[in-house]
Amino acid sequence: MKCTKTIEAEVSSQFRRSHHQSLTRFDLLSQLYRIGDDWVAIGEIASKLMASGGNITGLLDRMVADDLIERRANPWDRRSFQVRTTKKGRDTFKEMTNDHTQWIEDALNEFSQKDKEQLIKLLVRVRRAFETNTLI
Amino acid sequence: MKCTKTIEAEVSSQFRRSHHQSLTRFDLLSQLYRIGDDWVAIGEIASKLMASGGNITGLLDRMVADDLIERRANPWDRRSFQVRTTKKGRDTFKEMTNDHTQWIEDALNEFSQKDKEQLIKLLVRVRRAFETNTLI
DNA sequence: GGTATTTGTTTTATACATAAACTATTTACA
DNA sequence: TGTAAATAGTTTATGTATAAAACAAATACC
Repeated sequence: MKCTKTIEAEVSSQFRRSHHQSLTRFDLLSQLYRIGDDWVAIGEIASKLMASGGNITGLLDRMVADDLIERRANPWDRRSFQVRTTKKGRDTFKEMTNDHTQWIEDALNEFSQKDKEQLIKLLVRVRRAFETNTLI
Repeated sequence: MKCTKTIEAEVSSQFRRSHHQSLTRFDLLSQLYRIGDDWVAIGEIASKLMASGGNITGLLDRMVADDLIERRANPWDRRSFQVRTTKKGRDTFKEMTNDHTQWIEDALNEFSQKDKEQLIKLLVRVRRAFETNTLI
């Protein structure tokens, strides 16, 4: 927890200073970027972000206002809405990713490839342990 | 990040369900408990929690209202205030700790002692890497 | 074909996070 | 000693998180 808190504070304040964006927004842009040019349902985004529904509405509203994403009604289901990135959103995401990658590489440059792999392996196992634990 | 997010979601919802308390409150109670019966300055708490000042005021107010902590003016410095746990705060913390310890042990029971030590070692190194990185 | 349930999203109420501006003291020091 | 700087907390504005209730549209089912 302490470790993540430190990293998160650092990365998050870097994002705020350099791009006026939050970590959450970065995550969201990242999900949309991965998907490509298609429209994505809001519910799908919510579940991918592990975010509770109530949160998403406001987040998307603000990001639409900042012209990072666009939003439309789902043509086939009148309950549903969809979003996708705008050009500005994609550009912002690319810049953020470049910086982000660089920070992480710089911070972890003293770690050997073997250490990094070991760490990831352990963290994946920990995550699984807590995920399956939830299902009991 | 994914790993911590999963753990945090799990632990945090357990705390909410079982004790009507947040992770932040648990952290705060934990700091106060460690210190003992002494009054602690609010600024000291803030830095220990890695929380920004603006946040603390409200958090403490709510916890005072819930009778988990008490608050007084610092007798020697009229700018300053101090807090310490109430009996209810200490009891709540103890209950939370018992549950918490149990959850973590249950979740990690498949990890060998060696794995756990390895993981902690790596995480401490990662944290240091990001901490010193900040100072540059 | 009309009612009941489910689904997708928003609203509401509340908690927690940050940065920045502000107030009130204390301390440093010329 | 008087003024500037530093320190301790609070307030304000805004963003992000939750749970729970509300709502509309779609689907299931008799």
